Amino acid sequence: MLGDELAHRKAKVEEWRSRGIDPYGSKFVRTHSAAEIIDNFSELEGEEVSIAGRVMAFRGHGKASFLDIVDMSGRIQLYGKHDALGDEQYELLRLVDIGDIVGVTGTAFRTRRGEISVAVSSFRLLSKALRPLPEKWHGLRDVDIRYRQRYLDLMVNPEVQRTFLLRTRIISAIREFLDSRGFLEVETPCMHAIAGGATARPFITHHNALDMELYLRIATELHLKRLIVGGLEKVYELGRIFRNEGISTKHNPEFTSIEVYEAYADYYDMMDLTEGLVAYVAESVLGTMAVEYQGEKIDFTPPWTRMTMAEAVRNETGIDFLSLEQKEAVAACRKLGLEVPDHAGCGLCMSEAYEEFVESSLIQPTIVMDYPIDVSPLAKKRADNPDLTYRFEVVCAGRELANAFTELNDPGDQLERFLAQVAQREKGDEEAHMMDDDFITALEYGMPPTGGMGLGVDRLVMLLTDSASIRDVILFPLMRPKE
RNA sequence: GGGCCACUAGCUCAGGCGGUAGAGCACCGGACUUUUAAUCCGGGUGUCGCGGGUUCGAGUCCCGCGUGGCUCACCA
Repeated sequence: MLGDELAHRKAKVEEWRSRGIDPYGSKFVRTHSAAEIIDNFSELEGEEVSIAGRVMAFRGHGKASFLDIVDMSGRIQLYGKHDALGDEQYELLRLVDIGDIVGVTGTAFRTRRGEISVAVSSFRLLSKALRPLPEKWHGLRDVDIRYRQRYLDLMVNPEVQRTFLLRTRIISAIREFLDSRGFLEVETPCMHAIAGGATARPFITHHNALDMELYLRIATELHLKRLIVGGLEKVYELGRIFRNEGISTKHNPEFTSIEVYEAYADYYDMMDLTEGLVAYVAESVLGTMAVEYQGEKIDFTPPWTRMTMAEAVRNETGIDFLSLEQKEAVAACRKLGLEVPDHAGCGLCMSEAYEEFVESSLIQPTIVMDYPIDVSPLAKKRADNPDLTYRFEVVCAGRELANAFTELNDPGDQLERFLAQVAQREKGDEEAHMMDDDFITALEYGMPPTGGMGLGVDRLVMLLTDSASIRDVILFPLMRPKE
């Protein structure tokens, strides 16, 4: 049982100490990584190298032993023999357990079987592992343990390391793309007195000294637009967002978004920007814009299909909601089996039909344009149809990837929209926007015409790493505590 | 929140119709100086998620609970 194993390994800790060796060693100077030795073997053969890593396998052969150790770059074999190490050091080598972390100095060589290895001339125990590692070829499968003890997942499942390495590269590529185009990365508060910028329920916290409730941000939008008012014409923020909502394979309570704002631009510019950003990231991280996601081929090569929501809904349901009277639209919705209130406008009816019948069927990246005003309280209304806005979403693999619009910069219109949201809120809609007088004040100073875009970074990482669940791309996803 | 499924050794898993709990790896003891899923000899290490119930007898059947997965709903 585990207790026996723990006790056995703790006894080994004492064994090391009794020999005057601290089993939790100090700094070890490495000359190479495992991959460097393997990649540069022709120059390193016969040379002395120092490497460190975790012991992943131990094959003892009496007076000689083979150990596989792993560092961040990869795996390499160690060869220790009694002749070279002497009685005492060889005895210590045989005391090493799988899972221990060792530092080794030795000579790079190739074994009879052709494997590049290090012949150990001296070694140090750098950290003693008290618990056994998961099984060596099936790895760790239990997703509960994988998420709760991610370090184990990273230790034994190489594809998990690859996913998180790609995540890091994706985030770097996003910054490269935007920085190179003159966008300024900024940091705005995570704690808000008013939670705005999205329709979502916030987490609530409390500031003791000010004795006030604060909300964790549900979006970065309203602060970034204040910066546009202030003259920072091209800004972006890459950061954590918190929404107090359900957990699913596509939702984690805290997730990462990128929001970009550009003064004097509109939603057409945001379409180009979004296509360019995603294509750049895919190309620079994966070397291709065509990926496979959960068995589907997805091609991010621009330009993406662009269609209005009205067209998309008409194609799927045969109904042209925009040509209907309000009562007809409600009736049409109900005929489709959707529940909508009596007073629902044509736009709301259309977006209900869109979400139910269209969104999940859009696999290739698709720009769905001209969202109804009812569901777009921060987007500028269309000049040719005040029921619609200059807003689009990018849908891919049947889910939202990005959301963008020509920003509403008319303070009077914005005030009316907030008032409508507040009315919704008073009817019990906890996700409707709160009134944000300070944001209205900012708009009253004049915000230039602006295009803005927000993109779910975790979802982009999912698409580019072929991950089925958002929990597979977040190092430490939220889990209910055990017990 | 609803439905379905899973939970057995450190890990990965098997356990027909209720009858003393199994394998591989890991681990423990022994042999072995170029192995690599090392090999050979010997050893099974367990609160079958938790709590009740039915039964002569429960890993197995029933009820409740917990955690997780999938899914629907909700949600950008």
